[in-house]
Amino acid sequence: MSGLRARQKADRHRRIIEAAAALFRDTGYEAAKIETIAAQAEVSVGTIYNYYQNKGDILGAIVSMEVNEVLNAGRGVVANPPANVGDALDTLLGIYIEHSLHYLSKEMWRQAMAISTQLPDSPFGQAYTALDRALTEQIRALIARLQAIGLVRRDIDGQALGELVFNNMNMMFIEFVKRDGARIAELRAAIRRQNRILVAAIAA
Amino acid sequence: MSGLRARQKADRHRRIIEAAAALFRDTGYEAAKIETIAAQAEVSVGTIYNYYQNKGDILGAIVSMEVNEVLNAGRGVVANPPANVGDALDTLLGIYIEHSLHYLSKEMWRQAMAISTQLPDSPFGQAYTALDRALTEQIRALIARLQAIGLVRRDIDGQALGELVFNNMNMMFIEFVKRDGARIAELRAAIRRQNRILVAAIAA
DNA sequence: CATAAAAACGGAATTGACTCAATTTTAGAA
DNA sequence: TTCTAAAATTGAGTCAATTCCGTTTTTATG
Repeated sequence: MSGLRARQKADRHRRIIEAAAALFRDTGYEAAKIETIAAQAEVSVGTIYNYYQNKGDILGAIVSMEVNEVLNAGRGVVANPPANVGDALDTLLGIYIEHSLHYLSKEMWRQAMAISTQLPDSPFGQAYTALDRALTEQIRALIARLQAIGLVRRDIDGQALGELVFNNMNMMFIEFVKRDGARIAELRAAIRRQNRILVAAIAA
Repeated sequence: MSGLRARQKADRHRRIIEAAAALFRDTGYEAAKIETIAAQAEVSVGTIYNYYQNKGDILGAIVSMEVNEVLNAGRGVVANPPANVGDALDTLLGIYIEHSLHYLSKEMWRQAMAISTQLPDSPFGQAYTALDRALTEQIRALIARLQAIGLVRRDIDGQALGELVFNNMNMMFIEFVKRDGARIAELRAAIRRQNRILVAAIAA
């Protein structure tokens, strides 16, 4: 099948992503020209389009790595949640939010979110939707865990609750990245306040 | 001040919006070329950019009309809500959702949402955020009304609850417009299911 | 080792949103 | 009515993403 070709392919993928990530970070997504990414990655413009369908997909590859890290970090909380419903939710959502600006700027998030709704059927659009679902599922898993421990009432609809919590956080995060001045601490406080209503309703 | 000039201005605005709305509906937002809109509206490309900062703002003007209609329709429900918390929420959100595809296709919604996160400081970006806030406020007003009537506990944080309900609905709506196959009835059912948790928590 | 098919590359050409300097139109003062 | 400054229009030009297709590289085969 393939030795050299596969190796070159992987290498070019890596070079393109690295060049793009650096440029996006330094100059912003909009200002980063494909031509510049190509030059930096030492491939041609045409080759980039051989690897990614469009500029958004390049950003998508970077965002996906980020969100997968977040999902990974969340596993620890689900396995070992704080012994209090409010804190458990706050800790998990806190991990999502705090990690979120580690590698990606607000502008990159805005672009990524925009592309995922603009082109929901592009490779990145589908990947982004899958990531959202994975995050929802992780919140649902936390709730199930809390139900098992006996901190959350058993008769609560865990699926619906997970969706509610994720959707609210996600929408708040969207508004957060839209304002360059918005601070993480305020975002978390606002979400805690909203979740307080839920916590009161579901605590055993 | 101005008779002729103001009249011509208003007329051109109208012609541009009408031409754009027709084109967006027929060929989709992406496929609609500014050149074509200009030709149809009998103005030049430059003039369009005199009236709107960018292509997205043209769509924005159309979306704003739609959302304002929805807000208007919602007033009736707030003034005279069904005598049951779950039904009251379902009725108001139902109006939002059912109206939403009256003038705008799913593709137009996707584009509008994408632009509003991509360019949050453009005229449309700001207008869209304001519309979201107005919808949140209307939901909050409904909750306050239900509290006044005695259907919702007085000690509930109405502001936070309104945000929670709006954010969840909005996120569900975003996912809804991302799937061309998604049906309104299913969307409403899913939201009702999610709100059931809240309703149980807040009913007096 | 030669060779033909397949895969990937390169970069010039295309496309469409947006800009800008020149021109035309309008308001209203003389 | 005539004239002038301000306001608005125009469309050719710019810019960057994306496409297209001829050329080069890799693989598989005899």
